[in-house]
Amino acid sequence: MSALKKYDLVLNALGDATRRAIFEKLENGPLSVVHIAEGLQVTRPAVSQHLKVLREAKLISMQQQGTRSIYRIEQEGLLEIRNYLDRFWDGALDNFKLLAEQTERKLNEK
Amino acid sequence: MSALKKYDLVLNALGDATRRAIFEKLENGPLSVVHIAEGLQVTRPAVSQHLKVLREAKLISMQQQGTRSIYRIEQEGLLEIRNYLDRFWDGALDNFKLLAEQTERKLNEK
DNA sequence: GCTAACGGTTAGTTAATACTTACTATTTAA
DNA sequence: TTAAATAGTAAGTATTAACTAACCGTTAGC
Repeated sequence: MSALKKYDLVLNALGDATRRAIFEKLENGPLSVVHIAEGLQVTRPAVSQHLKVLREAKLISMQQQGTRSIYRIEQEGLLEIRNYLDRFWDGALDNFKLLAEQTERKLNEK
Repeated sequence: MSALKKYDLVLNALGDATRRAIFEKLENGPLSVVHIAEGLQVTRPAVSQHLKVLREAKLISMQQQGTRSIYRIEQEGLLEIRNYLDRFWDGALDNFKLLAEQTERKLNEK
C-alpha cells in the first residue's frame, strides 16, 4: 500500500483496542510487564507482543531494571500523530483558535 | 473490551491503511465515490464499506448530490483523537510549549 | 418509457493479525 | 547452585476484518 510513512506505525498501533488498553495503563506512570498484564484478558506473551508494536511506533519506551522491563509513555509517537492530524484541519485560522483554546485550558489546570 | 468510547471508533477507523488512503484523498476537498476509488487498489464496494466506517467515526461526512455521494472531511472525529492524545502528554507545561510551537508554525504558513 | 451512471448492501471467501501454549534466557534470592 | 521470578520468542491456531462478486435501488438523461 504505497510508501510506508512513520505515522503508519503509530496509527496502526493505536488501532487495536487491547493495545490502547495497555497504552492507557501507562497514563499515570511507568509499569512492569506483569503489572501491565494484570487485569487484561489476554495472556502475558500477548502483552509482550503488543508492547513490541507500541515500542516500534515510539509510543512507549522500555528500560531494563534487573529482571524487570519497565515501560513508559514516549512523546515521539504522539507527536507523529499530532503532525499527521494537523494536515486535515480546515485552515490554519480554525486550527489556531482550537490550539489557543486548548492551551488556555491546559494553563488553567495548573 | 470494556466500555466503548467515542475515540475507539476514530482510532479504529484510522488504524487501517486503506482507510487512511481514502481519508487523505479528501485532504484537498470533497470528492465523489468514483473519484475516491480511482487509483486505489481495491474495488468500489470495498471503498463504500470503508467510507461507512469513516463516517461512523465522524471523520468524514456525506452529502447527496443527485446520483452522486460527495464526501468531505469532518472535524468532529479529528477533535476526538486530539482530546484523547492530550491525556498522555507529560504535563501541561510541556504540552503548552508544544502547542505554542505549532501555533507559531501555523501562523507563519499564512 | 428505457438505459446508463452512481453507489450502497449482502454473502461468502480470503487474508491478516491477535492469541495461546511451550520453550528459552536472564537475573535475583535462598 | 538451585529455584523462582520476569519477560521475550516461536510455532501454530483461531478470530477478526478486509475484500470480491453479485445484486438492488435511485437518479438523470435520452
